[in-house]
Amino acid sequence: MPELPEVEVTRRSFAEPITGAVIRQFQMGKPLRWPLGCSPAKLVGKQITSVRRRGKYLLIDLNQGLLLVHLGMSGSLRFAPQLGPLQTHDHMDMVTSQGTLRLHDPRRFGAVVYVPSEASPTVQKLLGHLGVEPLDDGFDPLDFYRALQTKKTAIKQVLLHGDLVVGVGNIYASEALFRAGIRPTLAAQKISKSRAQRLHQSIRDVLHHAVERGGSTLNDFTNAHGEQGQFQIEAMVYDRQGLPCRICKNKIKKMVQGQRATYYCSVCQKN
DNA sequence: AGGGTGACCTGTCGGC
DNA sequence: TGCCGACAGGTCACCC
Repeated sequence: MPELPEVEVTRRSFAEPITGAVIRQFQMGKPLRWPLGCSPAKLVGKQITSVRRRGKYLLIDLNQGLLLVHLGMSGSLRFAPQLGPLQTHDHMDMVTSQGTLRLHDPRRFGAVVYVPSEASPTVQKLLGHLGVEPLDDGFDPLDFYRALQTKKTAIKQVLLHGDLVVGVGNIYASEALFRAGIRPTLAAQKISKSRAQRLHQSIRDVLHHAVERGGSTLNDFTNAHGEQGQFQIEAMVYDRQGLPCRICKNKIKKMVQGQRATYYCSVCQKN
């Protein structure tokens, strides 16, 4: 469910209303990817000072320490003044003075981790290797080209890997490569400077556009108010195998790279 | 060191 | 209808 746009849409939907709130109760359900890292009781009384994002992680800053939240493959957050009884797959419930934040995550690939400070080794382990933020000014086309020159791997895999640029998941990797006219299997180091610059722009465009449209609803994405996004309506290639390309009418193809599905148009996307 | 694979967990869908 | 395998938006640990 969540790539960068979905995580950012989620962040925007609850960052303001939760800022300044004091945690009144905190409880975890079944184990997630990693343990919380402290007793839930320790979080009671702490105040939320801001909500940031790094890649696909949400960083909930507290007056002491911070919570790292990852939505994994199937996670979603809700924030509301009042939420009903816990449902199956609700695995974090944080009652605050300004509303309740709840994580719903059927597959439990997500995580909620408390760290005492951003200098903690856990932060280094989880965030230390992450590449540049694609929507920030620090994402520079020439730097991007130079970095691609060092990678022999297929460009699709490089985008997914996250050490070069963060936040591009399986949907938006296919979409960005379609927009750039680049075949997903092409070795990253074979991409020319001008094509790398076009890909750089495509990544920014596709992610920016998806954030503006409220994220993908491929299955069931909702923001923290339970509202759906509408990106999937406009997907050019993702999950469209056998359907006509929206540009050239050739059939969209599907293949597998690194055990993940890749979609592309063999006419519009070239090696 | 970089690159490839398996593992984590649950739900859904298509085929027989 | 029921069972079984394949697959789903992520990413870390481990192998070579």
